[in-house]
Amino acid sequence: MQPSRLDATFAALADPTRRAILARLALGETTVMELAEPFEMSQPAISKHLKVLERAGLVSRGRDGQRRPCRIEAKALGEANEWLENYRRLWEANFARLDALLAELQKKNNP
Amino acid sequence: MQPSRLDATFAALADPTRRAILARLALGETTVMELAEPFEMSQPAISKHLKVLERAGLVSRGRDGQRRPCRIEAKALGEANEWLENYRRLWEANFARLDALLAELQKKNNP
DNA sequence: CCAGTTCATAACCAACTTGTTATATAACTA
DNA sequence: TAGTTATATAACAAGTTGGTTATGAACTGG
Repeated sequence: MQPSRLDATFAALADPTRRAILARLALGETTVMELAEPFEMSQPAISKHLKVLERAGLVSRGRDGQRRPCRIEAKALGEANEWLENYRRLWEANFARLDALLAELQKKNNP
Repeated sequence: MQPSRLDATFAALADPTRRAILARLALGETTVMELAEPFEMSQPAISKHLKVLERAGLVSRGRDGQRRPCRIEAKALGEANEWLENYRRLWEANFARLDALLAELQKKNNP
């Protein structure tokens, strides 16, 4: 994954409206109007958020007559998730090493 | 986790310099100067990035004389990770349902 | 005490974000 | 064909971001 794609993905996830949109889309494909309904926000604002999500690869859109149905694209999310997972593992390894070090010190000080 | 905290965490992760800082910190605690060294960027710029990471709860800082050593704070990362994991699970469930639906349709069409 | 080191802060700037309203485009409906 | 619905685009304002340079504050070592 290019750094720029991770940039876009995390930036897209940083907005609560966009996370709410993803939450709605997790329940299934839907239209822009239906997505916009629960938000106290104009339709163009939602269209913009969708564009951000699309550029980040988090959603894709089809064509159904005059509708542009949106659906979640799992791949980008998976990649962000992977990045976080890697670091979580690294830190856990660090903590494990720290634990080992502390145990070692304790043994030396209280033989 | 309050939404604002997730906002700050994902926003902090959206910058490649900050992700690189986290990568360095994953190897162990270090000072601001040492962190700034590999970047073609002024020291104040790094201090600003650190402030963003700190506000997001991703790093914390100690005091060692005139140094302000930085270390990773695993909790916020874990929370972001959890958020992503939840959605991954939701989507996988969706895909499973979709798979079941497709199998069902296939059975009907080719009895 | 002085000089150097580490780090933070302030003031500034250009670029980007997030919302708005108004308008355009495209497809359906009668 | 005319009107309505779904969505996109443009132009704009206000706020935020990410960098800069200059400076200040806190500590250290001779």
